[in-house]
Amino acid sequence: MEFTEAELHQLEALTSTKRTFLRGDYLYHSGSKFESLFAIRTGFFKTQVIHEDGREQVTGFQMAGEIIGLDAISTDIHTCDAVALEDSEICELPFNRLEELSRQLPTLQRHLHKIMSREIVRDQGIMLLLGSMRAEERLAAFLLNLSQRFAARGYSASAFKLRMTRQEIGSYLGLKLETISRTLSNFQESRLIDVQIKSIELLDMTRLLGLVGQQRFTPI
Amino acid sequence: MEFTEAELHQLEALTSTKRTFLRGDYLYHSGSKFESLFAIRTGFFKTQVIHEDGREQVTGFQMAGEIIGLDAISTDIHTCDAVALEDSEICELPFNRLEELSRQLPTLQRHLHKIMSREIVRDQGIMLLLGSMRAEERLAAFLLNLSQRFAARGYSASAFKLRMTRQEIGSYLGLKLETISRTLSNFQESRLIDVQIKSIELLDMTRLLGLVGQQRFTPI
DNA sequence: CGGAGAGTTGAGAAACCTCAAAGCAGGTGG
DNA sequence: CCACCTGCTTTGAGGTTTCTCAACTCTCCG
Repeated sequence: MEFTEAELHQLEALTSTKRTFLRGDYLYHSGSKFESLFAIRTGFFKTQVIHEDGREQVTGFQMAGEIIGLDAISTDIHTCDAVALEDSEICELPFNRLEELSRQLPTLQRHLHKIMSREIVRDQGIMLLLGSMRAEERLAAFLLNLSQRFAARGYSASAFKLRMTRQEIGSYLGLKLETISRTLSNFQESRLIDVQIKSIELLDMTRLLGLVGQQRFTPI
Repeated sequence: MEFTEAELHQLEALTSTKRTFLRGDYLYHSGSKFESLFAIRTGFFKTQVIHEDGREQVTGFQMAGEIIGLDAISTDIHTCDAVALEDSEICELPFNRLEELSRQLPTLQRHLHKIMSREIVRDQGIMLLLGSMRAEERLAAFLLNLSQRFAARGYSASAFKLRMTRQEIGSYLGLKLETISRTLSNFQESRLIDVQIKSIELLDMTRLLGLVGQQRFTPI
């Protein structure tokens, strides 16, 4: 992606508003008015939908470099909560100015479209997972996806800390927290992983991939 | 949405390419190069992903007025098949020209963004369904969703023809075709619906709505 | 040091799947 | 135009996976 100096200046102006969030803080609430997208600079978030009856569903875990808030464009109202799972720094992108700038910069426009499309593909990957995988396959896919994303950010692909609880993993994967706990224990028993509460080490990635293997492995 | 006459002319030029598809025809195949979005003028489509082992996963059903192909923007390669479930007429929207035009017409740009965002919201709704609902709730939600969409197009909200098989419904809802069949029979037994193979009549929409959501949390 | 939240584990129940067989509908060719 | 075929649908019985409920332990903070 190539920009002129003047364009870079505009982009910089767009991304100048930065804010920090502590663990547990809400980036936005479901129902609140949509003004901006948010780029995560550092940290870790979850997005969740709360059903009227109290059921909650985690719809995603987002880490540094990812864009959050795309769902709100459709109605100008946020359709989910975004909650920091660790202390985080975000960069606010006022959407009106983003649209304006992307009319001037075709490269930025194309980039924005690809980001939105990637979110659609990601969601369809999770639909696949929820619709056709069993507990072991879902959890293996989840761990491998986290591994990939940590590796892409320069962290270890085989050892990392979970930022979320068993309950949140379960909600995301359409399983109960007890099932997550049991399946992790089984993986440990089978020497696939080593797990100490929040610390995960992937011991045999080949066999983990094999668990997901018969299914199509789409990055989450 | 307001456009000048010149703008309307441009839009018309964009949407001038129309094609018809017969039942079973593919609009595009997974893996093929992405050139255009498609607006459905009349008819009914499904999108699906085929696993290596031959199993199919339906990712959506699309009807008149809806846009198909958004997932392909991210990689310029279609990530799913789109198949006509009845004879259909579509309108091809070359994406390059769409982007170009949307740089000139902020209203069109905003419209495109909203369409993409709506697809994200839709997918997250299905994630919620797949992740936290039981078979009866999923099927009730599915029938009510179809009902809404038919009603929005001027057709009856309470009586319509299913364009897809039990297998395709099951694939979409993360259930086996036998479970779909049994659950439909249960609904009929309970006088919630009347079903004759592909013909559905919703007899008690209030109770169907009640099924979606409260079931699991009602005291025994 | 104590409490609250988080995690583990077990046993029994519920939901859904698999396998199997039989019934139906709709299109095609004789 | 009808009979047949093929694919779709229904229904049953038994098996598997996951959930629910419960008890207990662990960890992290204040």
